[in-house]
Amino acid sequence: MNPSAWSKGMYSSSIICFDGCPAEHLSSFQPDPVLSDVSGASATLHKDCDNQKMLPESAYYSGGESTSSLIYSSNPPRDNTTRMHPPPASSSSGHHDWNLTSGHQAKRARVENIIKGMTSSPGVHCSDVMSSLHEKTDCMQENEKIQELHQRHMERSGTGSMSHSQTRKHLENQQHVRQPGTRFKYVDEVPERIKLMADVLKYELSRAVSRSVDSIFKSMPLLQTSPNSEGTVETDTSPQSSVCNDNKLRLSCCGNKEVQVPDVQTEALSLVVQKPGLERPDKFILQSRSKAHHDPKPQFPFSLESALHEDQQSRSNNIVHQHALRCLQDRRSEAKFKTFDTRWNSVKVSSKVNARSVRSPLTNTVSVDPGLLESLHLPHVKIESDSFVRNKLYVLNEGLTTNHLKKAKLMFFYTRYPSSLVLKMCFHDVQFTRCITSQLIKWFSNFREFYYIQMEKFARHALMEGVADVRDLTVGRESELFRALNMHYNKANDFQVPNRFLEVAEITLREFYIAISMCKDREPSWKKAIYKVICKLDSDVPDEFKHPHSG
DNA sequence: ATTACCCCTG
DNA sequence: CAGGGGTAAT
Repeated sequence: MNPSAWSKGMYSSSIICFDGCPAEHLSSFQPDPVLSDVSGASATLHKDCDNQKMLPESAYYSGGESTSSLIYSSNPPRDNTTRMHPPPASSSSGHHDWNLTSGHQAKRARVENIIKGMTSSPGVHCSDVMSSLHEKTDCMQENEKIQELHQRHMERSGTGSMSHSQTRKHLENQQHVRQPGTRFKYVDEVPERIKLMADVLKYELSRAVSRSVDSIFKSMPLLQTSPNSEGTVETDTSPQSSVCNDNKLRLSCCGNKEVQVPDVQTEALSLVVQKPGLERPDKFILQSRSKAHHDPKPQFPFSLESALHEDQQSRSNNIVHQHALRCLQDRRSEAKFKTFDTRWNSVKVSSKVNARSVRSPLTNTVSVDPGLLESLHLPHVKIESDSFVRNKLYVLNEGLTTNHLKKAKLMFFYTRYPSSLVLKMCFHDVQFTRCITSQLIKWFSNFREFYYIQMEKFARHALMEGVADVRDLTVGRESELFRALNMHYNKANDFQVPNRFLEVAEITLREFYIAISMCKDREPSWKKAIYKVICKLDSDVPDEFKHPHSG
């Protein structure tokens, strides 16, 4: 194989290493500012969720196996609202006062429900709202009892020391005290039914959407996250559905597709020109969201729909919608970190691939096996193999392949101390970074090392064999020294070693012979003098090494 | 301080 | 062949 033929072989690899649209693919490593913002928003929303009074809406729809304390704490109100009667003794102990009359319970439940619907003070946890609610109603009952006792006492004592007017005023005050409670009761009687219906509707809608989300999650088993990773799990299996909410959910997903897609992919895909995986981001993201799903309410309107509708139902829809969006966003932020990780991993993996190929001198093909590399990326994405290899090599800054190593070794027959200019000319198909340059320099350093070791070894061997005259030392193509060198730099023996190299080798051997015979080897860095001589014997590298096309 | 090289080790 | 420490030149 002459240099020309070999150069043609290199040309193919040069295409692979150089043609890879660097900036474009490097840009894929940049964190997406949009995603960053969204994830940040999702974090905010997430936090806000816990503070939303509507939180129980989603919590209620959780499966019975849910172990969230939050769900349990908020269950009684929902039970009262929907059933309007005490639960079976088996399902509810006497924690709440079920011994009260059912009418009282119903009123209380209504009050709770209304307050739950009205209260929107952020920062108040759901359980806090409920507990305060209980306190409130209990307090009202207590006031009534106190008033009764007080009245009885007054009757028994004959109004005591109070004057008649005082007594009347006192009774009026008592009436004022009692009024809030009575007004409270009566106010919720008339609009109560509407609100109740709204609640029921809200319940049904939310449950339907919740179920839709669950079904999507279940349809993507491979993407399921650890079920134990979240405290609150949405596992409602009710058969109801809502087209309206479903549509909104779908719209939300689609609206986020373009942004989310690249981040849910693994490392290999992140290096590809095309942004892959368009067909599955929504599922993926939604599924993962079951994890962060504790709450449904956002700080700001997400969609046009939510901004336009102010009624309870639309608010409820909006909650679900936003919940879904938050699912998407949280997942997106998760995926971003994951991709960041996998991208890093991809570099390491590919580095190994490349390193291995570089270390196998017997390999005559392109060092980075496209098949091997392709096996690293997801099967769903169809990409062009060559471009993938190109991009991979470029992005990794590891453009030096086995062929480059082979070429460098052949170059050693001409130059033992190549300048950086020569290296750049001969490896013009490589993106010259500091790392690449260092690697090439190191290669030639290693070549020289082996070269000088062989020279020293054969020089000493000649001395031991009693070679008296340095002129008797020759390096021919049949010599042991040449065979050793040729085996190292031209193992395939498909390259015609120039005669000049034989001459330089002979000179080097003699230099070592002389130095050793003069016991120079006892001095420190005695080889440097030899290096100084040999470095001047470099020849020009043939054009075939510099311009593969012309060959 | 940086760079390049040598030398040794794995 | 790569990595790391040491050294000398710039």
